[in-house]
Order: sequence, then C-alpha cells, then structure tokens
Amino acid sequence: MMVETKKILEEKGIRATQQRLAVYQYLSSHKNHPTVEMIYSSLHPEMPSLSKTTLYNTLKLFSEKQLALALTIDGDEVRFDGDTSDHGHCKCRRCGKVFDFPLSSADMGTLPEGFRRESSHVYVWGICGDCRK
Amino acid sequence: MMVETKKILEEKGIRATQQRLAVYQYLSSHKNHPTVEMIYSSLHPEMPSLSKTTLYNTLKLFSEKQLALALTIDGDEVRFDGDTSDHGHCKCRRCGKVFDFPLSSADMGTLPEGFRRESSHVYVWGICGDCRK
DNA sequence: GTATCTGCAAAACATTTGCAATTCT
DNA sequence: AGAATTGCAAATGTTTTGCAGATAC
Repeated sequence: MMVETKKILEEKGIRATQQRLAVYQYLSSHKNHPTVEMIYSSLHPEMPSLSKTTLYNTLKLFSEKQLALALTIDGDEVRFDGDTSDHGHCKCRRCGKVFDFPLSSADMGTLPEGFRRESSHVYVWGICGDCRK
Repeated sequence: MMVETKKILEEKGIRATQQRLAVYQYLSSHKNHPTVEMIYSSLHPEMPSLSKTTLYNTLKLFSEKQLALALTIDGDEVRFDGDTSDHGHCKCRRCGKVFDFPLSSADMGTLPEGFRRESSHVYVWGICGDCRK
C-alpha cells in the first residue's frame, strides 16, 4: 500500500519522500477538504519533524501535478481535495461543511469566442439538509 | 448621476458617504475585476484621505449587501465585480485577463439531498482567443 | 556523489482590530 | 447631538524566502 502510493507519486515525476507520502496518504483518506492547518495538526504528532514550509511546498507541488485540487471556496483559506475528478463543491453557511456534488456533463455556459477551457471549479453556497431540519 | 448613485446605496440601507460613493462609482465604471490594490491605486490620487481600512470596510459591506461580488478565482487575491447578475468568470493563464460569460440557465449539477442553494460561482481557466492566435 | 528536499528563522503580504477624531443626518 | 464612519498604527495570520544541513537515488 505504501508501495502503491510511492508509484503514484513517481509516475507524476515526484520524488517520493517520507513527507510527501504522508501528505498524499492523508489526502487519500480524508475527504473532508482539509485546510493546511488541519493537515498539519493531524500529521505533526506522528511526524514531529514535518514543517509547515514543507507542507506548503508539497501541497503546491501536488496541485501543479494534478494530484490534488486547491479549493478557494472561502477567500480566506485554501482547502485541498485529493479527488481530482470533475465535481463541484458546496458549502453550508450554517455548519460550515463542504460537500462534493457531481457536475452535469453538459455545458455550464458559453465561454467567450475562442477561449479554450482547461479546468474549472464550481462553488455553491447555501444551507445543507441537516441544518434545515 | 451622483444623485442616482446615492439613491442606490440608500435603497440598500447603506449610508452614502463620499468614500462609499467613490468606490461604488469606480466599480460601476471598471468592469475589469479589480483587486483591492487596483481600486486603491486608482482612487487614492484623487482622494488622498481614502484609507485601505475604509476600502476594505466598504468592499466587505458591498459584498454583504449584494452591491458587488467578491471573486476568489485566484486563491491569493480577491477581485471585485460590480455586476452582481448571475454569470461565470474565466481567466486566461497566459495574459491573466478575467472575462465574464453567461451561465446556461439549466442546472449545473445535482446538489446533495436537501441542500438549498443561495448563490454560486463558476470559475474556468484556460487560454483566451487572443493568446491562441 | 550530487542534485533535490527539508526545516528553521525571518521576511513579506494581505487583512483585521482598537480607538480617537471626524462626518452624517 | 448622537450614532455611524473614517483612518491611523499596531496586531494578526498566512504564505514565501534564504540558506545550511539532511535525504534520496
């Protein structure tokens, strides 16, 4: 399993260091769109040498190599998502949770003449089912 | 025209101060999705007393009162849009320009069971027509 | 063995806060 | 007059940078 993870990183041309493996595995097993702080707080106790500098470096690298998405659903904090498939995110303004949802495959509008789309994000705000009960 | 602007603010329950009128008029006449810095640099020469604190206060107030949208297409800077109608934004990764585009009225995916949508943003990245020539 | 990566401390930035002076109605 | 707003300076919080030592292949 550790071996598998190593392969995934190396296929993307990323040297598999302990720190990067730990971050990758964290993102793979935590689908709650963690912030940098959440990841750090969770990994640091077991890996005291892990620094925030490295965490920032690693997350930036993962975003660039398409191993993670950097979500800016809130302007004041970046959240990360290990699921890089095409999907939208919605956030409940009451409980603060972020949920995934599938995007309709169809178009989502008419882009300007000649614009070539490479990637996109859809963010929705509102109130989730639990909070409306 | 100044009178009109004043009315618009007051209808939203916002006291029409000089600073707020200036910011509102700036947003009305600059549709290029300016950052805080761009707005400040542009207004400050003509209104030297305008502080960034007030600018931040004003932009936050406008966002809350639906007089402007706060766009976080880039995680590291907030941009503002005086056009609060429903539309998407796309950014060219080569020239950096941000363009508006209409959203298809249809759904943009299936939200989680029970989630009530209040607002949404759609961001698209790619290369614009001019940069592809 | 050598290039890359890590982590510390400091720097750089953007945004917020406390508060006294000013401005609106 | 009285409440709301402004703007300064300081605080806060996040992300970046420089660089010496450690690590991976």
